[in-house]
Amino acid sequence: MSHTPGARQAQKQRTRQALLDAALGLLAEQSLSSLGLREVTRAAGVAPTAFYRHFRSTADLGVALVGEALDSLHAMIRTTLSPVDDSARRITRAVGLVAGHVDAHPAHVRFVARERHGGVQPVREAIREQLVRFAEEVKAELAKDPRSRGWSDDDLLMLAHLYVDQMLSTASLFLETPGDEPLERERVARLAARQLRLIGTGRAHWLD
Amino acid sequence: MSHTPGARQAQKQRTRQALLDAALGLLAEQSLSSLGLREVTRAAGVAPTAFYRHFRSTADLGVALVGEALDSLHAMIRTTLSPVDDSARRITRAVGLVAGHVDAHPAHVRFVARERHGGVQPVREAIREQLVRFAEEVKAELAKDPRSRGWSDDDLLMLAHLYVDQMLSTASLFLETPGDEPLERERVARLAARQLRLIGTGRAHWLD
DNA sequence: TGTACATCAGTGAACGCGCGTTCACTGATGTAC
DNA sequence: TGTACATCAGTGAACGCGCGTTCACTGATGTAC
Repeated sequence: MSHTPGARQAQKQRTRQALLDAALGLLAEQSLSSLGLREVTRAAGVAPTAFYRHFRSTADLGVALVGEALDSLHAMIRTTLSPVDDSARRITRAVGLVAGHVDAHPAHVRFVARERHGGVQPVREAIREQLVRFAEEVKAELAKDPRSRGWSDDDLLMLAHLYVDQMLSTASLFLETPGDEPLERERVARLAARQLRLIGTGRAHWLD
Repeated sequence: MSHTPGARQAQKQRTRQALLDAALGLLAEQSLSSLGLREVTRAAGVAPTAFYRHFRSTADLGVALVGEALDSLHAMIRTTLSPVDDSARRITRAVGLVAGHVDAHPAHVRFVARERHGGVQPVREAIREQLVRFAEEVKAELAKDPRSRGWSDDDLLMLAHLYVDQMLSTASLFLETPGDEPLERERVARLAARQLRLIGTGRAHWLD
């Protein structure tokens, strides 16, 4: 092992990832604004000074985490809302996909929910930008639907934001519900489904 | 000044309030989980050790802040949603009241938005409990409305949660919009009004 | 009303500790010839 | 392919600093008689 060109860069990448993973783990029980550099390096198994080879500060690391976390949310939102549909079966499926995503990437969901309004400005900004991008994407998807005929651009974007916020809020609700409480989970799922149905109903009669 | 019975208790109360106010101010730029005890006492103008006469820890102080902040939110939600109505004029008025509340108590709104998903468990729990209480109150208000005939209790509670979340989300959006940007403010207000209108439309056709 | 004692909110010194950051370094990886 | 030199990710010691918490204290407020 070694002398393969790129070995150095690959190792650097692995350390960087170890720092990101360690930080994400620690953020399960605190906010980014209280996350310590030494805490992160300790959990990642490197010297404190190694941190500076990858990030300027923990806030900088936080911005990098936004990229990771929202990539995974992006995938979720795309699969649940494409095509955006309000039939009971589609809604149930979408809520199930959100629940599955929360089980697969709980730390990402928690990070976004927590830092979206958290104490670190550049991270808040980065999350906001990404969520705006998601909403624009959802809007484009909505625009393809024949039921959107007659809708203004502004109204479509408004609806898209509503869907994105709703997905995030549902994900965060699943997060608070322990996986070993299937009855509670089911209650959350039914609540989320009804909220989507109400939004869908409003959508169907928007131009009345 | 003094020897009035209760003077000691009144002074203690004043110091306690100074600690709460100092903390709330400091939380404009960080999360509760990184708030330091010495930082708070310094800002309040008392010795670090005085802190312990009032709170066990900053988390404990945070729980006390939840009480303050949600009292003020409570007032806002009550005035905007009573009676819950979806007419264009009512909606405009409700959104205006939210904007006014954000201007009057920005720190409270920020605290709730930030710590609702923040890193301090007892504070999250306290906020959740209060928001559930609000939703129940809104539900009771909705139940009085003739348009709610035929609605199940679960559906009314679902709608109440949707309204509460929507108010909070609107308040937090106003918070991010500087007061010296009236055009941006107006944009946010119109977005919020349309979201309320969409929910109201869904409500009107829920039983179709 | 006056006196003697109790209470207790706020103080200030002291502590051990972990923090973020600097610096010169090491040794494996990469490059030029 | 082999050699000599450059790069640079990660190290380990050292620093000054602010942290949370303890403790015995002070002096104004409160209470009993």
